[in-house]
Amino acid sequence: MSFIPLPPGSSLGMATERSDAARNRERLLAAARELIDECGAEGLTMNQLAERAGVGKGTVFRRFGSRAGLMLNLLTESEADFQARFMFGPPPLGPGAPAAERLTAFGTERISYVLEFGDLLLAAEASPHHRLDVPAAVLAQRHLQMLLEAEGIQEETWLLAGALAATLDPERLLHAVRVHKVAPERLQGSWRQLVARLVRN
Amino acid sequence: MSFIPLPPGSSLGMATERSDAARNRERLLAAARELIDECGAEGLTMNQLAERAGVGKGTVFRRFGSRAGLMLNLLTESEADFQARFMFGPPPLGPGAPAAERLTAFGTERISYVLEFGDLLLAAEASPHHRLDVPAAVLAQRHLQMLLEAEGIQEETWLLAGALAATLDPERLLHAVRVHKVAPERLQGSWRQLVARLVRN
DNA sequence: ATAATAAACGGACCGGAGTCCGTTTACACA
DNA sequence: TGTGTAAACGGACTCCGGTCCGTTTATTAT
Repeated sequence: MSFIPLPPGSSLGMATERSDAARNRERLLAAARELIDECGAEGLTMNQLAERAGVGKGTVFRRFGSRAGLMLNLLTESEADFQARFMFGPPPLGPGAPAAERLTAFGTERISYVLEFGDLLLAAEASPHHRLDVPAAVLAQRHLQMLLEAEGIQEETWLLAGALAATLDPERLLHAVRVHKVAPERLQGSWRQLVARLVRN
Repeated sequence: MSFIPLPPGSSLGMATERSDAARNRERLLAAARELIDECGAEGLTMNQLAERAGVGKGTVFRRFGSRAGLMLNLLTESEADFQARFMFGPPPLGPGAPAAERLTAFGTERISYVLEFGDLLLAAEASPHHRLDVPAAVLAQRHLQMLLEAEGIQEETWLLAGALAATLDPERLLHAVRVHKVAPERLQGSWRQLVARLVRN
């Protein structure tokens, strides 16, 4: 008799998932991409998705928690990519350039990223318990904070970084581009200006 | 026979509303305030509201268009108040003070306002076709733009004003205060710093 | 092979926002 | 006071995200 009933997966704590679960996740992700191709991200419904993937609705929600969770999942790859670029990639976005230039690069690159994945990002933001606590957002804000500190700013760098992050909010950027027909280059220009004015000594 | 069937209200184009409609609007607004007292703004449902006001659900939606529209309506008074203060009120928020000081004052006052009406503002933001085009938001952004220009900034003042407005976004401010326990005074301090760094010559 | 079990499954169900359309009513005019 | 009409009304209905819980199944131990 084992007092601690060992988890059934690997011998150390079940990091694996059951094979049917894995299969269903693949199906769901594939179906989701199909549907988004066909109807756009905002047109995807969870019922549709379940049906298309040939699974029950409960399965969809167990896997992803919510609609926003699904969208987040679809974004993980590109988000990880972006993170890797600003943390380990070549300058001026990655380490090696002066902090001010990295700040500028961060914004312009982020703007491009947001415009590329717009609908998905929008759909992912409808998170029930807070889009601002999503790991990628926290990481980005800490990165901004670090760059501000590297530029010699000392007070309230966390909040200042939050202010900068707010400027890059997908909803706002997409609103400017789609409703007000602002060219992406102008957004990037105004970011450059904002950063330049903030960090000049 | 009149070729142009005159609208039934006043002789010039019916700006008035039918008496039953007016009565129902009052009932609805009163009922909404009651329910918000009892359950909070996020706890109010449109069914509840209709029932409490003794009207049909269709009436609620004809009157306010959506849940967000209702919340916006409940905010009109305080929003108008705030607008009046920054447009016509005493300095430093109103005209008479240097633009830089008015900018600072705008932010600190807005932060207080947002923290006071937090839940209502949050509920009003779930607008279907864009929280950023609500008249009050447009006006505020134009005000910020004007102040930036008065400080000698010339390029992309509209976008820069948008960036500043983003900083004052209710969701972000309330998240900082409620989740991260940031004191309102710190938020105001970081706004002051942001403005000071932006407009120093 | 068999049994035990925890996890995964599926789909009926729920609550809430927003729509639709047949009915009622306030108002203007006669 | 009566009548025509546009507006207002109400509530059943649709659609959707999310939950619940009884059933099935992969896995592991014997």
